[in-house]
Amino acid sequence: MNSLLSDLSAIAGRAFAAEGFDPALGAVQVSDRPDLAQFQCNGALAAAKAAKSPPRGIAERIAARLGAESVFAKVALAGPGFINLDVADPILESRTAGMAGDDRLGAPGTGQGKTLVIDFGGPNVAKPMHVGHLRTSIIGDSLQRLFRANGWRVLSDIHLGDWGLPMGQLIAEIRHRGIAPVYFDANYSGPYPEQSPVTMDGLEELYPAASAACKADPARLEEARQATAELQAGRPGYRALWRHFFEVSQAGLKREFASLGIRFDLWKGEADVDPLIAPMIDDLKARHIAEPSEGALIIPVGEPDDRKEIPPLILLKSDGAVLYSTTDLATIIDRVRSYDPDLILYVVDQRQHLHFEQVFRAALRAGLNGRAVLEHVGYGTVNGTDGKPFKTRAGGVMKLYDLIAMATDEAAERLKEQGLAADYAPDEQAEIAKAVGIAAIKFADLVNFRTSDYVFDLARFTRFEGRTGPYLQYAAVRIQSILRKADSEGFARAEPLIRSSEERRLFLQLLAVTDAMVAAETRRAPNVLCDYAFALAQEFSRFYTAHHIMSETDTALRAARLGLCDLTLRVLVKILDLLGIDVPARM
RNA sequence: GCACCGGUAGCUCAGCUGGAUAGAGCACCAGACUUCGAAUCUGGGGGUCGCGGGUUCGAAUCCUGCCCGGUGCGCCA
Repeated sequence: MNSLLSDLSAIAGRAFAAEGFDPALGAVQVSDRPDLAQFQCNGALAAAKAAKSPPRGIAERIAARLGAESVFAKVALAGPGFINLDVADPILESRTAGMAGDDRLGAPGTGQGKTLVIDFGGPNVAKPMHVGHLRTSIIGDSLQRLFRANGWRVLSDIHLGDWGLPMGQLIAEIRHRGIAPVYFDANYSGPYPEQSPVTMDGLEELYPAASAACKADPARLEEARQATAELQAGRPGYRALWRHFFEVSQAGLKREFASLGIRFDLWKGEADVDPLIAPMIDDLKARHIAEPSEGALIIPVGEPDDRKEIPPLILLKSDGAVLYSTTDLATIIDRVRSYDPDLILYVVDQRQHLHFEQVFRAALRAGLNGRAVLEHVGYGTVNGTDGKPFKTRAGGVMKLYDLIAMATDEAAERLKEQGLAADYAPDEQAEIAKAVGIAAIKFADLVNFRTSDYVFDLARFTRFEGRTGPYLQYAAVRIQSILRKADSEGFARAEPLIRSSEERRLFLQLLAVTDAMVAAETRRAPNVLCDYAFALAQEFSRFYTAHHIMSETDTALRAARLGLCDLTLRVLVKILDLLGIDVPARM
């Protein structure tokens, strides 16, 4: 459905057009001065600049036209030419009723007929998920939920890192340890064992050792590079070993993501596009887009008006191995062929900005992207309370699994402090603690704008007061509790009505959900949804404090207020869902 | 060196397609529960929006110079 704001803007736009101005000047926004009005239009000021005539006069003419519109309860001029607007209650009521009767609950249709591929710049095979994967998972998941809600066809791809040097490092490490000699026997051509020679735990130990060995010893690094190139070239033993890495890792990752409530449509990886790489390279060479340079094959991506020199994208290293730039390019071809997307979003650390700049330029230059807009959705770093990148107490990498366990413990502690869930069964308590812990982490990650770094402070995130995930869960649980109580009393619900200023404010907030979803999509910014959810919960609290519902003797009014509780709950739960946050039935 | 991101209240952060008195949460102060879960609500104090120039009727927002912090810059991902 159209947002209230966009409909008001259209009305004001017609007024501007009728006075000979650009209808875009009719943009209506929520008032900066809620004490004066609900909405404002500043177009007269801009119009005055263009027309070189006093803004006040223009504003008067626009206001006269708007005054004739029945949607407005009030049209007033203020200051140099602001037009202040209040919407008539019956309009707010009918729009709210329309929203309540719609399954989409006010979601805009911005994505109708459009396809989005969202790339989570995947975790690497063989490496455990750590705190560095937190943001891509949480932000990416929120974005996929949002775009889907807004009507997009969405394909989310975890896009595992499974084809680069780490694979060669692992292979070299396994060879040195003599764990599975059959995979290295050049005279043996299979079949190879079904059973993986390594477990997930094994990989978690092997990879850091492999990485350290390569760092310490140039010969080992060379060996790993060689193994990477041979793997990519198709050496059967290495391919077989790689398949084991992949499957073992995937099982582990699926468990981890499931515990975070995150799902992907596609479990693809860099290796999936291997068959596309050779033809792509032939094509790029034939069209003189790729060229040899210093033994490697590159695509120059500099532009004359660059403010800095941008290095070329490397397609093939001098040893013939491909890089993730190469697979990223081939993946664009694959996605365009398979899904013909309108947009591909890469939710990846901001530090990889240059890499994506190179890939996008190369793709555009070669015309590989079909009609897709390519966009890097970058994000900042998670720091510890000391302001440095987040580590364990021992200084090591914090595993995601441990992080979630810490958050769950902290949440359990808070619940206990507050005397919540005290008399529930232990397994329900545990379930609530986990939901609260995850909500705390997710909300804290999403509440700041993506690109800024933030400080990971569990004690703060798990608080029940203030702008936190637990506060919002609690707000929703409380509304559920009221509705349950009303149901048990046999109280009916009806369409919400505006009978007080608190209700009017809550209605306005509910109707703003569409704009919040549009803004969050436009800016790829879940923090807009966080703000919205918090404002909604606050507005509800205000209403709830001012009006006692259960003791209301006017049954029609009581029913309308219960209807308002119900709608608020539905919207709040919906927005929390877009943030990936579950609301327990009770706490 | 060059580029990118950030610098807003004591703390953590929104706001940045220019608009009225710069907001929120936490912390602090003062109020509000014999009734729906006070984990709440109401009110208050607290800011040279890093610094200097510029554009504009109007700048936290746009341009420019500088300072501080983080990050990146050809064969890692």
